[in-house]
Amino acid sequence: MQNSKTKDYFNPGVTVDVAIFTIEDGSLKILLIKRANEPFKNKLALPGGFIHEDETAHDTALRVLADKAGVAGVYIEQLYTFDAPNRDPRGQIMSVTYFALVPREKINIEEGRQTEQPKFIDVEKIAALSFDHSEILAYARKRLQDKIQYTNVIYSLLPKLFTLSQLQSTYEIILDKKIDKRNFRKKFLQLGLLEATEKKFSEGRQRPAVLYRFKKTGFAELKKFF
Amino acid sequence: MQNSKTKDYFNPGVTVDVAIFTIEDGSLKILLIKRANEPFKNKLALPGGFIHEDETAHDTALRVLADKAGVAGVYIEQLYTFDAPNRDPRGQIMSVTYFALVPREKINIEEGRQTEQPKFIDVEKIAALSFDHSEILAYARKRLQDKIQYTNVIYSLLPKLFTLSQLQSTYEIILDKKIDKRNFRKKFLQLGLLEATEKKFSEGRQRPAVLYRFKKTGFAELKKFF
DNA sequence: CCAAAAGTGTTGACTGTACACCCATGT
DNA sequence: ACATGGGTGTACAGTCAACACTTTTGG
Repeated sequence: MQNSKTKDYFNPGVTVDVAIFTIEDGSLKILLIKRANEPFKNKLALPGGFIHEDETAHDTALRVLADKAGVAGVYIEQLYTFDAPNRDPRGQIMSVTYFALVPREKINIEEGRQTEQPKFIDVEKIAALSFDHSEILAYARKRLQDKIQYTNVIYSLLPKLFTLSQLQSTYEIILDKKIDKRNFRKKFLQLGLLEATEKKFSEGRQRPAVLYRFKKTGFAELKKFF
Repeated sequence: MQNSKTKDYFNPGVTVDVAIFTIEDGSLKILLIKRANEPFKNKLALPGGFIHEDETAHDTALRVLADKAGVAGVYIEQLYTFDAPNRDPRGQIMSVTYFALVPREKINIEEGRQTEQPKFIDVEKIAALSFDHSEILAYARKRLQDKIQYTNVIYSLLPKLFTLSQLQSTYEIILDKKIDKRNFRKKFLQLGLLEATEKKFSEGRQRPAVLYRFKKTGFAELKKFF
């Protein structure tokens, strides 16, 4: 590209880091890698990478999603750009961060293959991360909590068909609080986003649950939720 | 700085652009400059500049605020990072954007002095801007509308003392809708953010209005507003 | 005394919240 | 038959929205 004119200026390094969330085993988990190189060698970090030439930050985030989680076509959103002075010991490197929501069964991690083997870790059990990634994670969790309360993004964490209990549980896990079952169902069904299917789901010796699906996929902003 | 390791990578240019809002003459206005150089010479644009070495984007935004609007210590917040492929004809240059809220009387623009003389323009009367700045402006307005509804940032657009009518008018201008006077006063006073002063404000032949002030300055997140 | 903005309450609709029992199934 | 999660309704409290007149001042 013809950025001869920009050579007069100082260009910081620019990376993209992605907070990839999923729900698994009743917990909110995030994809982390163990760094293969310095700095922070062998420490946990968010997956990410430098922006390439002729690539947008969004493209970079999609590349990270494909490389580290083996998924495409999931919900993704830019979070914030972090550039605290000493966030990276290599120098002045800013990070444009994204967060992505993925239903667990879409993830395709090839076990043990990669050098920086990605793993889903329960967000409640994460001690310290490399760089300022703990701060990024905290920011991402807050955004996730806010966003499920005034949009329909929750759909991007669920399989195509799901029970109302699964849906409620997903909210409870993310918001980290109990929700009343009757009120939840009333409210959510009133939003008109869901349609019941003929199918039922049963597991163990309980009454089978009706499976629902979202009428429309795709993002929508709503009045309010909880 | 020792960013020898990052030399292996492509570093895009990084600018900071700032949407500086104020209320003047019953309108929401934004500070714009007329560009002195190509690209977009003589076109209107948001004030901004390249990030300097050892400077954070936030620092850059403060520098822009000081240089173009002559203010410091005002409300400022990072908005979003824009990096669409052809947003800048000079090449791959991303913009980390900020928005700032300033009471009109704090602004110190020295008329006619600067090469790119900044002016406040009514946001409703802006046709086209340079680069993708129209998109940035739209994004900033949306953020402003949202933010005054669940935080107390409105304080940063008002003088220290103000009447409830001024406060209400500020909301009406930004949200672009009429609000019922009685409901507004009831609700806002109930929030407990304001205290009445002994002073009154009168202008013309009306009943003088009580002047209020915010009990605490500084940002606060609230339950809800409107 | 007139014009203009300041200031003030009530009602009905709606929304949120608390709360407990029966249902359908698998074992 | 029983254990397990699925599924349902009502009542009270709080919040929101609509609405009109009196007050205080300057001219």
